[in-house]
Amino acid sequence: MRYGRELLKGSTEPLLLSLITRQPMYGYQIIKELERRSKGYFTFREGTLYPALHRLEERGLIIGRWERLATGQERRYYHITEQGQHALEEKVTEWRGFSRAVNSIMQPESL
Amino acid sequence: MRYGRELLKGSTEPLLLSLITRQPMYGYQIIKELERRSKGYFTFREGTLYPALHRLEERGLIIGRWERLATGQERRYYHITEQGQHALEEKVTEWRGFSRAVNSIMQPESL
DNA sequence: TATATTTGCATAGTATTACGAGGTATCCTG
DNA sequence: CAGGATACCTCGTAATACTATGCAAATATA
Repeated sequence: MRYGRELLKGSTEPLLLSLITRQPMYGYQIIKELERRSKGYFTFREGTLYPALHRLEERGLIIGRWERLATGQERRYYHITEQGQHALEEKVTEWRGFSRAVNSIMQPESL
Repeated sequence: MRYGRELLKGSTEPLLLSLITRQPMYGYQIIKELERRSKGYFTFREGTLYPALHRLEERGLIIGRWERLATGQERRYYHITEQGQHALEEKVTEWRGFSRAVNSIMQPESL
């Protein structure tokens, strides 16, 4: 089942930081990685990804560096910053708390 | 830790339907119930709740009925519709899938 | 070789929605 | 009587996912 677009809001950034913290990645690669790791669930659009990356960079959580391949092609690799590390930890904690709270409403063990 | 406002987007409706499906409820009661069941995590604002209820009603997922108390005061009790039942099931399934997908990225057992 | 697909980045415009702020009114308690 | 809780509503703002569109190069396919 496809998910509603609103559901992703607020989760995009922790997702991106989660990937970039493991290794520097470029935009297109991130889209593919999200798809692969979620077993096809996430199929990020460019219009979602690139503005999100720009926001993260603007806030100093990641840094993008153009790198030229042997073929001459250029890619913009994003690296996580120390600030980004902290933000990631916060956001993951935040997501866990939120997720737990939603579940407490949606599948209450005890009313 | 407080959660970002964007995180709630897309989750509001399944939350509301989850409550209303158990018993008809009115707005103020819903706010209190969300707070109680989530152990203080959710503190919905009126500006979030009432428009959301109106949207759900407009889409035929719930029906609001004014009921007058013995004191003369009026409350608008929302009842779930059959359509709302189906929507709830879909949205809960959707949330589970989404939640699983997010976790698959945020805490990957295997890369 | 010509065409299509994939790779790779970017932005402008639109729709959705949570929230702050403000308004109205009643009830209960000290 | 004053203040808080109860109970509903709406307007404006901000945030952001997505569609559409554009550009360009590389690769695969017919």
